[in-house]
Amino acid sequence: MLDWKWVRDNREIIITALKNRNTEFDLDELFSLDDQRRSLQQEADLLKQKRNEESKKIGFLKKEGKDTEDLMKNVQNIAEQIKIIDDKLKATEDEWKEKQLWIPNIPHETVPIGQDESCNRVVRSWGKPREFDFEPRPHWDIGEGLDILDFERGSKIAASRFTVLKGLGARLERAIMNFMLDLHTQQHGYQEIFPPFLVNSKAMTGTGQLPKFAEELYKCQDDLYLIPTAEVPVTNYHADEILPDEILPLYYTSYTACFRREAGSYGKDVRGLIRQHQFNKVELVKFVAPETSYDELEKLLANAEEVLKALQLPYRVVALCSGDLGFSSAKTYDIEVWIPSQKTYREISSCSNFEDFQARRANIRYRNKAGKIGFVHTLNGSGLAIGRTAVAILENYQQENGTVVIPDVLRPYMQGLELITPQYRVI
RNA sequence: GGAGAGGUGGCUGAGUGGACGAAAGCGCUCGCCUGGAGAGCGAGUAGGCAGGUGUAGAACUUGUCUCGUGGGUUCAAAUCCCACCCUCUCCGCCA
Repeated sequence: MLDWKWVRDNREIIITALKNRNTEFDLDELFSLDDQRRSLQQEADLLKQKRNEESKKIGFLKKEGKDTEDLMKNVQNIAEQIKIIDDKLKATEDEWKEKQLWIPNIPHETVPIGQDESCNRVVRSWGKPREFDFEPRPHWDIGEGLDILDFERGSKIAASRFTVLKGLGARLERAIMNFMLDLHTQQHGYQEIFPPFLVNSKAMTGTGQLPKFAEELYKCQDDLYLIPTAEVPVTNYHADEILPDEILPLYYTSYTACFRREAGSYGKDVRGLIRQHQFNKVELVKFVAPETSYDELEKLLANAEEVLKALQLPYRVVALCSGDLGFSSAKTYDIEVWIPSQKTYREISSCSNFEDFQARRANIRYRNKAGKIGFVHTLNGSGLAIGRTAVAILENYQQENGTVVIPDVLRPYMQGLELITPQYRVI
């Protein structure tokens, strides 16, 4: 959500921003709702003032034992008028607020302008893709060969885009998770959070998944939704709070499973682990003072990159252009890891500064040293997507005979094991 | 799921229809005192929305709303009624 008073004074900036984002939006309707709302409130406030004054008079007169019949009738009259205006005001206000939830964030001035991902800008690359002296196989072949990934049974017990990890596959997933959490908590100063995997609609609205992206979410009963990312519970952790200045910046890291319907991506990445309805992710979330948020974004990005460096996986960092930017984000860097079988870089992390967009929706504020209250800036980024990290490891560390070398930093998490080989086969 | 108790400001906690955005204490801020950010003394200390003044988004000011949330009763609701949410205790169920 944007600062409405600012929106009122900066129409042109919003219109340009919406265009750069390829978003259609009827702002005029919002402005007229706002006008209505303000004049109704003024009307209502005036009547309420009158009612309150007269009502007090009745109190005094009654104590003196005087007749208040006429006055009471009069106030009753005013109260009826108030009710009518208040109802109108509430309806107008509700509509005005609801409509605002559909306006995306304004891209930061450093975001490249462009229609789609072709305009994204490569910021830097790290590591050299390995030269294979054989044709690198896709991870699903490797995984099935080692009997550590079972796609067929995943579909059988759930649906397509669900996978069973087995034996060393499950162990690898757990190793990656623990390695990442240890790195972020012990080296990068993040506090670990293990949140609920179901959240209510208020939380989903707070971070911007609702109302616009309802069809992307799995909805359960009782107003609960499966989280698509830890960003939702962890950012909303401080919803409706005023944080004291001295505890900022707050750094949280959180492992969660993530659940996404992936509606509208029917043809994409149908094979393998790249696009699943359920996947694991270690997330980084920050709450910071506004003036520091772009520095904090760079640091957060560096923290995520550190994981890939430690794993010795080649990657590049891409600054998303305005047309490719997520709804709530003011600026996003994607980290893309090299996938040998596809001979391309694929997204493995997305690091964003939301500025005060989410903070406004979720009402997350802070009090500075002078005692003044303002909205914090929120940031988050994957640190990293675990499934996709496993994909990158399987493919980049594969050997011609189908085994996979375990990256050095993961070996302590796999009881010293150096190589993934077929262990045993039940069937 | 059943029974009971409860939800008040940064915190503790008083308040059962009218002068209550709300006692008292703690905490915090400022001032006095002091060698001293210790003790003592004094003052201040919620947020949202709308309007006005303006060194125009600093400050000041007026009104209004907010005592878990939403309705209702009443001239008037923290206070009475209804529904829901949450917390605690006991029972049931479960891991």
